[in-house]
Amino acid sequence: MTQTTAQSTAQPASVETTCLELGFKALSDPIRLKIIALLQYQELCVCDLCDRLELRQSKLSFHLKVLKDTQLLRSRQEGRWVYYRLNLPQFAVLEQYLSELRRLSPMLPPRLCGEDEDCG
Amino acid sequence: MTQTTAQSTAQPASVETTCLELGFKALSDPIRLKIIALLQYQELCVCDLCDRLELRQSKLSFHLKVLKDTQLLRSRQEGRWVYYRLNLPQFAVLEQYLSELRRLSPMLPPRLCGEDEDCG
DNA sequence: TTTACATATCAATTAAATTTGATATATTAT
DNA sequence: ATAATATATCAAATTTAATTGATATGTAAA
Repeated sequence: MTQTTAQSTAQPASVETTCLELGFKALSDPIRLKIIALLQYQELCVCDLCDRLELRQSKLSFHLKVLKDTQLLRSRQEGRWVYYRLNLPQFAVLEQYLSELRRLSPMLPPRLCGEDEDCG
Repeated sequence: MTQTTAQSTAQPASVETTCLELGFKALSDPIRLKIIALLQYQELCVCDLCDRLELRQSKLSFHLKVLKDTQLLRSRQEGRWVYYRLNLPQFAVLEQYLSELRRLSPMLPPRLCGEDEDCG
C-alpha cells in the first residue's frame, strides 16, 4: 500500500495481451475505422478505397498494412489489383475479450446521484 | 478508379467514430489492459493499483485518466483514497460495434489453400 | 496546526505513430 | 520491349502519446 514501489524492469507482455493491444490499436484511428466501414459489405481494391476515402495511395497503404498486420484484414491479388476484405474471426477475438470482461465482472450497484463527486 | 485523387481537407469525424476511436485507443496499451484486468472483479484504489502494477504514481495516474476520459472507468473518492472501477456500459458500446460489424458482414467463403498469395 | 499520505497535474523529455514525397516492384496493355 | 497502372516501401518530417521528476491539492492523523 505504500507509494514507494519502484518501476519494475519491463516484463514481456503476455501473448494474449499483446494481441489485444495491437488489435485495439489498429482500431484506434478514424481512417482505419472508415476503411473497415467500407469493407463491411464487400471487398474492395486499393484504388477503390483510395477514391472513396480521398486518401493518397501511400497513406492508405500504410493503414491497410496496420490492419493486415493485426489480421483484421486479408487481401488477395487479382491481376494488378489487390482486394482487401475483413477477416471476421479476428474481430471476434476482440469482441470476445470485451464480452468475457463484462460476463465476469460483478454487477455493480446503480450509481446513486450524489454518491460520487467524480460523476459526469 | 484513378489514382490522382487529392487529399481532401480534414473532415470532422462523425461522433460515433470518434467515440469508438478513442475507446479503442484507450484499450491499445498494455498497462491499461492490466489495469482493466485488475479491476475486473473489484474496484481498487490508486495505491493498490500502484503496488500491484509496480508503476510510479504519476504514470499510473496518466493511464487512469486516459481510461476515465473515455468512460471505460469511473472513480469514487472515499476519504483520501480514490477507487476506480470498470464502467461496463462503455465496454458494451465497443463490443456492440464489433458484433454489429460481424452481424452485418456477409459470410465469406472459406479460403481455399493456394487461392491467395497473401496468405498467412 | 503541523505532518504524512494519496492523488492529480504540469513542464520537459523521450518514444512512437503518422504523413509526405519519392522511388521501387509487379502486372498488363500497346 | 516500352509505357501505363496498381500497389508497396522507404527515409525524412511532422504529429501525437508516454514517461519522468517535480510540485500542487486535498484529506486525515498526530
